[in-house]
Amino acid sequence: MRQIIDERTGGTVRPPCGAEPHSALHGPSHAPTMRIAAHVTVLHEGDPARRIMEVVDGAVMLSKLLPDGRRQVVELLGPGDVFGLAHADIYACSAETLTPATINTHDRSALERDPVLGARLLRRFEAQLCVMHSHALVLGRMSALERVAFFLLRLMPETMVGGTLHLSMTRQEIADFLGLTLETVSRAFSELKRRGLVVLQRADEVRIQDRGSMRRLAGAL
Amino acid sequence: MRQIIDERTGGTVRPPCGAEPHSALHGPSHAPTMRIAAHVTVLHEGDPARRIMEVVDGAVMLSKLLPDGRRQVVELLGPGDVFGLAHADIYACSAETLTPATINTHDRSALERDPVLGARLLRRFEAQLCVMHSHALVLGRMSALERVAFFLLRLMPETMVGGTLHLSMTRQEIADFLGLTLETVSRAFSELKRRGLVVLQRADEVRIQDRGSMRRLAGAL
DNA sequence: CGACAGGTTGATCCCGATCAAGTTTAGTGG
DNA sequence: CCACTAAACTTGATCGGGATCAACCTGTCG
Repeated sequence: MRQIIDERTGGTVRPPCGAEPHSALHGPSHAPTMRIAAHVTVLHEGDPARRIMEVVDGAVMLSKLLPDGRRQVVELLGPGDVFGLAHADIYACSAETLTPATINTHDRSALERDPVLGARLLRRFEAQLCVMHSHALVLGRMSALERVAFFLLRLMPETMVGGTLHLSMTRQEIADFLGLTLETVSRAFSELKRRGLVVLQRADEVRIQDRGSMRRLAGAL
Repeated sequence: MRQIIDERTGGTVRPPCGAEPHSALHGPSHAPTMRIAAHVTVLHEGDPARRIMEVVDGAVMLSKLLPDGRRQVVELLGPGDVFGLAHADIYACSAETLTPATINTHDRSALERDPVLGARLLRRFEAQLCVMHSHALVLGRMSALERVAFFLLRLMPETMVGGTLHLSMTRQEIADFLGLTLETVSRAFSELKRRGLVVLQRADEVRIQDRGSMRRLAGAL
């Protein structure tokens, strides 16, 4: 756990990096694609920002810490999403894989040189900024039950209607994403179950039963 | 009030637009710069997204509404910041001037054509995304007093140390930005005053007295 | 089996929302 | 200039949703 298991460039296996804040991903600037295990911290908030990254496959969680240890998960990323953003050449967030993931990395200097990359990132940044705006509404104005309903709808695309959603996050991670405590998240799940809006096959497997009621709760996502 | 007072291209005065949701800014695609009065709604959440805008001068507030009327101010913009972002060709937020403002507009199609504009927007989007990440931490994990301290530090650049900050927002607008109620914001201001961290010359004129304590409260901005 | 990480549920507490007066400020017209 | 008004702000009293504290449960893996 907490270990980079493979790197495509040359196929070499890099040493564990989860526990060493400054050792992550200082590879050569032409190592674009990496395969990373679940629950690996890829970037650390505060480290010098050398690279910008794209999720090719899998899920990544960005989080920020307060000095006293309070944590906020600020963004959940899937394929296509970009991370490794910086203020003053310092990473603004930590990034941790939620599932095994494939990640594409670019040297920050490539941004100026490669207009195709720039155009792709521009579109993606716009989308992610819109998602952050929605998330501000969730964090600032929604009740606990509404937040959890919103969270589940967001993870469950329109397409997969009858399917079962596998949550690859613990209650604590969901709580840190939604600005709640793990107990409140657990109670919200139980309440949604009690009302018949969702079915919990297991703690981490959810099926949305009544999408209409969920949408109404989430304020029409 | 709530009226566009000037448009540089040709110097024509456009009709009031504040109250008509669909009448704003459908000018020719080569009308780049506009002068706008304070408290004018420039964009409406949900309108078709034709243009992308840059703040040249002044302050703009982006907000989102829930169906039941709860509001979240999702971003505060100053010179250089960009707005008019869209999901599915629909504006994701309403935009309202807080002060008289100068705004530069571009046709969305110009994004693909103009690489210089694209590069500028890319840099700006990255900065705004980082700010949104911080704001998620504020909304998700900070107490009322911490939020208000953070807000004041954010508005008061390092440079202006002894100066007086003019808030161009009401308590309600600040509350909607910080995910609080106007009463709680008012109490937080009073508490900061009581503790000697700020001086309130008037309700909308603040001087930060003890920046160190403010930083500690805000979790080291 | 035992250990432990993650999850659920209950009891209580507290911060911020809500409800309710008052107070200040800015604007308007006589 | 002052009286009147309305909007914004402050402050107090009370309430409630979610945090906190505390057991207990469940599943997984050695």
